[in-house]
Amino acid sequence: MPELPEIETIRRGLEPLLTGRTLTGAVARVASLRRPLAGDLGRRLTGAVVGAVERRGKYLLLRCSTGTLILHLGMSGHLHLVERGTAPGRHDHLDLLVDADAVLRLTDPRRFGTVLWTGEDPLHHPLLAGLGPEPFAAALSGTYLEEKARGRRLAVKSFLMDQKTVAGIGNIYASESLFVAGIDPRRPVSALTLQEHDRLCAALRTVLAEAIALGATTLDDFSRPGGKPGYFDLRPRVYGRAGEPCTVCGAAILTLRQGGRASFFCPFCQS
DNA sequence: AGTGCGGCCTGTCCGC
DNA sequence: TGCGGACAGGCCGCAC
Repeated sequence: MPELPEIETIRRGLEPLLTGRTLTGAVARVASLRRPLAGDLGRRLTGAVVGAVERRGKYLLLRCSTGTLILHLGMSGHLHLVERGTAPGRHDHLDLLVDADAVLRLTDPRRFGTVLWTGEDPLHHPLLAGLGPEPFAAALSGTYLEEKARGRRLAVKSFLMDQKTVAGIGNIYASESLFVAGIDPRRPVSALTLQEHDRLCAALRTVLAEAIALGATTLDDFSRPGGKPGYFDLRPRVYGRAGEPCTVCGAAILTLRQGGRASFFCPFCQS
């Protein structure tokens, strides 16, 4: 569910709450989420002091003195820092104990999340090693996209959602970026010109930066029970707006399915 | 190798 | 009001 801007917002919210604190155990209420939870997770992370809260694509990384906790929130995951002793709800599957008084609680109704502990460099973990560049890194450019697209026939929308292309883009921001760039989501990606790849690169940064700025307004919700920090009230240009008027030309927004996912676009502003 | 699809889970919404 | 089915902002593993 959450894409890069939501994860970045969560990262910014957690950073001041967790940095310098010590993990003191874990309480798992299910055996697995998307993949099995390590049975000895609590033992392995006990005593780890949180040094930094980082993000790579849609993954959160709690860099600690003795290793790194890798978290992925899947489609429905939430994190809250609550007081020790707060009664868990139905979908509160994992508690990470923080010092003697707090709990970092993972709520995830669909259980598509992932939680791993590694003593190695997390960026070399198989799940993260193949990720494409961060959208705001200099490594991402129109030239990079053009090279990555060379010889490939898949639709540009699916190309954008592939985490090996760019890290962190999901279904919403793929549609939104293509609208801002004026590119039809059905185009075979190798057919885009360098100029179009440049526009796409700029559009990705525009929509992500907007969403991150919007997310900053939700940071106060972070430790409020029931609050949903990082899940903010987006005003999409096209996503979810099938049949509604295009904000630029007024034509009806169209929807179609690509790779099993809904795409939204304006048939006149995107070509 | 690149591509598309099914499956994982539960909640919600829509049409009948 | 109840029910079935489709769908949901993700990702992996598999078959072609």
